[in-house]
Amino acid sequence: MDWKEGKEKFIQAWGALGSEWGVNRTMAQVHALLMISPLSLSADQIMKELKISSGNANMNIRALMDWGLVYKELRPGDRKEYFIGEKDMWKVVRQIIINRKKKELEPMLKILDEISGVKEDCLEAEALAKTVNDIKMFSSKADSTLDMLIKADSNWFVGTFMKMIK
Amino acid sequence: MDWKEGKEKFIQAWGALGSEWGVNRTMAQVHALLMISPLSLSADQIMKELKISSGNANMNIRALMDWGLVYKELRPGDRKEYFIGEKDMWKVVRQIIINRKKKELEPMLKILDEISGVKEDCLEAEALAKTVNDIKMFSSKADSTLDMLIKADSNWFVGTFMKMIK
DNA sequence: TGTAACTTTCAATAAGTTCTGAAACTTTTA
DNA sequence: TAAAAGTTTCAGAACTTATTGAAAGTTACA
Repeated sequence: MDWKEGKEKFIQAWGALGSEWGVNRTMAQVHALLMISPLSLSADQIMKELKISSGNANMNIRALMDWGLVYKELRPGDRKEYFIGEKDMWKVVRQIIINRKKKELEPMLKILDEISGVKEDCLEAEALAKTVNDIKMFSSKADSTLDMLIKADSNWFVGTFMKMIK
Repeated sequence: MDWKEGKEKFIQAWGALGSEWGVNRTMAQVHALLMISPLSLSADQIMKELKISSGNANMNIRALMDWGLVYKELRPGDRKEYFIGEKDMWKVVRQIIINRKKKELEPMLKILDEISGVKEDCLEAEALAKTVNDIKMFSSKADSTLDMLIKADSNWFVGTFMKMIK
């Protein structure tokens, strides 16, 4: 397989994966492109490469910077802004966990807390309370596990899971 | 908070969570409803409760059965089919992991394997190969970790992570 | 300060997805 | 076996989300 074909397949696959996980397809493709670019790229180059409009490119680049997966790079003597993708896989995964956790797990726990104040005055209310409680237990466990993962470094992750598997 | 309000909030929240994770909102709501129902419900009851059409109800109930999160229950002397949701939180999470892993992680690994055969004949091809390799390493690690989680039981999960956190 | 290069915004539109409901199909019962 | 009860399918409608592109905004420099 030549480089061009591999690159296209990769961008395509990463985009598809993103859209199955609720991430905008284009955002994932821009991320894929920047991950495999040895040099930083301008918004213009990204637009052309992925055949998207300036508005779309701009919005998704900004979102990726918000997520901490892409950085701005300024080249002296050049007015254009260049963008460089985070290359360290462990950092990429960590940033994604941090962002999704904040956006989804934490609001979920908040709602569950509200619901757990329900009056248990019938069979159905009891079943609701039990389910809510089970989810709360599970997700606060998941929450603290993820916090730990976020703080840990890559070697720790690999090492610990290797031990667990043995 | 009374039972009715809690129930609605719960169904609503679970539906929103689902749609952020690429799961059809209605499917998540049907699942939520069945999780908190002490008794099994007929398709008809589900339709009325969630105010959805028979077609929609049917499609999503079937999808949930495919995922192993909902079972059919036949009541003697009744021609209707009743549906009961999996109540064990650990089993629910495990089924979700199994399904998503099969649908997404495994195809991803397959594509990455194809791409890793790329000729490394320039700087860009090398960067592509490196990224692909890093992702492969990370995801096969994740893959085996999830396999292990799937086989493990709930107590093992809680116990091991508690040890890790200490 | 004017102007050219570049970036950002946003309303309109396109694309993608989910839902409806009527018709077709299947199963049960008399 | 006919009819009643229940279930499934699917084409088009409704809804949701993403994208475009032109206009407005910003910045750097002469």
